Order: sequence, then C-alpha cells, then structure tokens
Amino acid sequence: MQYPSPPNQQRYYEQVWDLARQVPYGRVVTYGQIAQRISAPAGVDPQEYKAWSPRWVGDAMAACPDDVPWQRVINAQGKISARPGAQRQRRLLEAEGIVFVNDKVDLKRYQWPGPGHVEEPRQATLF
DNA sequence: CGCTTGACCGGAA
DNA sequence: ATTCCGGCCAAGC
Repeated sequence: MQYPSPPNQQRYYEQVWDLARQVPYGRVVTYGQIAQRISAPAGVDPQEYKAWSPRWVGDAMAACPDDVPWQRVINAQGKISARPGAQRQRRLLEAEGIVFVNDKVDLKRYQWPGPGHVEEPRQATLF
C-alpha cells in the first residue's frame, strides 16, 4: 500500500510522542485518538488528515524515543497491531494490570481519558 | 536511480 | 461477524 506523510514529519511525530507520554500507567489510547487530538498541519485537507493521520501516529510510534510509553498505544479495535514485538507489548500492558480477552482489551474500561474502570454493578448496602 | 514497504480507520459489501 | 477498499508520501535497500 501507498500513503502520504505529514508535511514536517518530525514535528508531527513530536506532537504524537508528547501526547503518548501523558497516558497514565494502566491505561491505553488508540492511534486515531491521538491523531484527533492533533490539529491538521497547515496545508493538509481536513478530510485527508482524517483519513491518514492514524497511520501517521503509527509511524511516529515506530520511531519513538525510549521515554515514551509506546505500549499504551493500541488500535481502535482494542487490539495490539500485528508486528514483531506485539507479544512484548501485550506482556507490558498485562504487567500494568490490563486484562486481555480474545486478544482484545475493553476500551470502555482502559481507554484514557475516561473513568478508568467500570464500577461493578453493586447492590445497595442494606442495613 | 527504481522498487518496496509501512504501530490505521471507518464505511461498504 | 468478516473481508475489502480508499486514502496516495518518504525512508531504506
């Protein structure tokens, strides 16, 4: 497949890394989510930005500095994108307390920002 | 130089 | 639920 890159790629990547660094321990974000939080670079058609930016975020993550918690960025299906190293990513997330069911995490529960975890339905404590 | 190859996503079939 | 499709640049070999 063939796809465009952002103008000023390096600066775009840095914006991605800055956002990724804000994801707390035990939480995840999606590529598209990070892309949405970065405004389309000047000269990029909004429609085109919407189409390609999630991939750009993926490209940025592939080249991220060591201080970025790269393991917390996953795809919009709640899965780890296939590649060599995917298994290591899963281990790191599990070590943060994240549970995988059928190779997928519950985004409602772990996606950041958000509540952080879904309270179990609890019966009112009766006296 | 000319290939090849990419951490994605949403809508349609 | 699953597969297919469009989106059309730049780094590395």
